[in-house]
Amino acid sequence: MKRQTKQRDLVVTALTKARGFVSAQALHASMTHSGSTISLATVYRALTDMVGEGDVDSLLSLEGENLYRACSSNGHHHHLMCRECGATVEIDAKPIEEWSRAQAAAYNFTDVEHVVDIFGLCSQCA
Amino acid sequence: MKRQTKQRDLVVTALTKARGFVSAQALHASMTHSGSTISLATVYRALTDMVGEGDVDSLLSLEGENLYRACSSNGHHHHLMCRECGATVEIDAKPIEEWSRAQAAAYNFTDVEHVVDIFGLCSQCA
DNA sequence: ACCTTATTGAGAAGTCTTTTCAATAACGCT
DNA sequence: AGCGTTATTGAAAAGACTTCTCAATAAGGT
Repeated sequence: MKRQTKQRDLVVTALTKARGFVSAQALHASMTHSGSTISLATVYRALTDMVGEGDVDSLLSLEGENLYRACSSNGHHHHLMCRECGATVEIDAKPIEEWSRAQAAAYNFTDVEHVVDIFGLCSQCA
Repeated sequence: MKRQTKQRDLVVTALTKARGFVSAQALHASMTHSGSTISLATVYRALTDMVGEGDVDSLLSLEGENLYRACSSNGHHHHLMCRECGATVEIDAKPIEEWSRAQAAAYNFTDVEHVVDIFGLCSQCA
């Protein structure tokens, strides 16, 4: 069965404290900086599990790195993220969902999922 | 100045022969299989250059791997791709462009770029 | 043909992520 | 509380993708 450990709690705490999306490495670094001795592998494992359980949201940066964030809204949604500071706005996009479905149907694609994210500079970083 | 080499030509040929998006590694493997002795590094270099010149289109797979394809349509567009065989349909999506711009503007984000791709199973692979 | 220099090949190196495995600690039960 | 089971951890190794280094090669202009 699944167990609640100190390490996982720390990851949750650290992730909650982060403003926006952060990489596993960055999260580990900040935790280490705060005195924790958690291992990088454990951070990865915790994040992966949490994503699977829907408690954490993840996306691929433009460089192909996985970024994580504590979910604020449940369910499917998209992101508008500052590529400088990681600040993120969650946006839900009904038109996109419908458009995606329609496109897939038009070409007889099934079992579809989509990636829709916007990256830019927020007003503070611009 | 830029030089036209046999290796780059081979990459173009191989990429054109591929049905849809392929990874640099897969492309190199197929070229090797066909008797070429081109190095992996050169394949990466050629692909990177071609993307920069707009002759080749690239996208990040859901696993964070870069995939490449010879461009058929110029300019900005999106993809509907079969995650099994790589077959790809290029779709242009004016509504998405406008939506993206509008969202960015609404939150005072500038210098925006977006990632919009749909992955699924094509009719043949379903 | 020759010279200059962009390009190549091979391997090393870099990053991100996952896996291995022995040691540890969480949870259920008594 | 104490105990046994077994999920979880830490540390290092391994794996995957991509870039870099550098000497050798070859493209293109003269």
